[in-house]
Amino acid sequence: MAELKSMHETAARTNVFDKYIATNTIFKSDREMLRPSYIPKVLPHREKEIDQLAAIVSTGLRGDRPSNVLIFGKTGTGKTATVKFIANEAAKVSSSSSTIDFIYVNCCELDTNYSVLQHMANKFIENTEDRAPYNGWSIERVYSLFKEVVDRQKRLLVVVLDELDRLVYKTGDDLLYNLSRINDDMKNSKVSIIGIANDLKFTDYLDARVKSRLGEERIVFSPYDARELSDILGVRADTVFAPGALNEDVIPLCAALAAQEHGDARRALEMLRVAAESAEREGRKPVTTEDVMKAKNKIELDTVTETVKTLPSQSKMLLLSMTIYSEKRRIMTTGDIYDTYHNLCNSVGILPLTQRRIGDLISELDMLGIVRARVRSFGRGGRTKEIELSVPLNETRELLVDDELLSSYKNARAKIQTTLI
DNA sequence: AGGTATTCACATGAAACTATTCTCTGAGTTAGG
DNA sequence: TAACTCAGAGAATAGTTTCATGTGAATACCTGT
Repeated sequence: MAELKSMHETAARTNVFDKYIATNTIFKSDREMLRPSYIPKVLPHREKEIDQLAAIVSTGLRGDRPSNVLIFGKTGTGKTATVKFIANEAAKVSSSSSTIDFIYVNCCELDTNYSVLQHMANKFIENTEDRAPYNGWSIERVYSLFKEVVDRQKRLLVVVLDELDRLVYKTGDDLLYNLSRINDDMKNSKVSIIGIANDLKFTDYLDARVKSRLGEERIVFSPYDARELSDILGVRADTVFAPGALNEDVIPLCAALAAQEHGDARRALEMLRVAAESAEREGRKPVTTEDVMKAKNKIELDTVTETVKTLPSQSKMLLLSMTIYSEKRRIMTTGDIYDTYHNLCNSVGILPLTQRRIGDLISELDMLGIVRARVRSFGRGGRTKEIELSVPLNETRELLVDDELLSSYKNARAKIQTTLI
């Protein structure tokens, strides 16, 4: 009884949040700066690229149409940040007589010609009723609307198409073709395009005319090396972290790890943030290299879990078949997997897809990094994909079985096991 | 032995189909004046 | 007569099937020595 009483007394003095609030001495300001969406005021080691881009865009401030630009570089090399930075700067200096409007479109999120045009057109339309709908219209109609609203008044418009290579791979170059010759049809305004892409080769998929019009200027962002990454992290760490919050070798380690993965600054920042957050949660003060290593593993695991969870159910079904088959043999072929998959579908009561489709789904899983697949020829044994899971078997299966559709798999499992042998 | 033709088991490509979501249009219906 | 309702036609897209063609190399088969 006395014990209980003392517990209540403690509870009165302390709040459940206290230990999280009181020990928050790692972060001194908003950790937002460590998130990938944050556009910093200074971009270390991108001075040259900023200069190049500024030189091109500045023609717009003098009233001429800036050249179209293609920007290449791996993820996390500061392409998007640089372009957004330039856009902000341009907004600051532009006078009423010569404004440059920037429209930013991420072609990962808006990955059809229709949705890109619709998004851009609606940027200029205040009245909700006049806006282009999400579907139902012809592309031609949305394109005309876009042209019309842009041309209503004299303006210079820079269209930034981020992850452009994705759009081109998916839908071809129709949109780029139209956009690149849109200036011929406009009386008042001028439009130029900044295309951002990961893949240097994507221009091979473009029509020769589009290619020459679009690639008037090219800028390539090389990956950051470990030293440069250290600088970038350092600048942000100074504002975000309290003095002495980090062990001195934490930043170099984050930088080195990220440098191994094609110099991805986003990755480095994420590692730093996650490491610091876990130390904070446990109420420890300096963030150590162990925290960073733990953070690295956590991030890797989280991304895998997230991708597996968000897979469409047929892909989950396929992946589940893989985990079942790979108990027997680690390296599988398309045919092996298809048989298992087919059996699994039958026992669970789902209509199986054709082998043609499964081949594509396997390639998709390969792209997502869930499996490793390579085409190999076995002579008379035929030519097929050799597939190997690159995610932990049991954990993945646990994730998959949670799916509603596959829950009946638990019951069906015994049946499959017998059919396999 | 050396060359080449076959063959296997899919890969890869293209076209067509289905289902879904949404708009637009025009005919039919209803309510109010 | 204006306002509303509703079915049917169009559009775009995602996901899939169907059909057709391509392919790397082990192996079978042939040729000439």
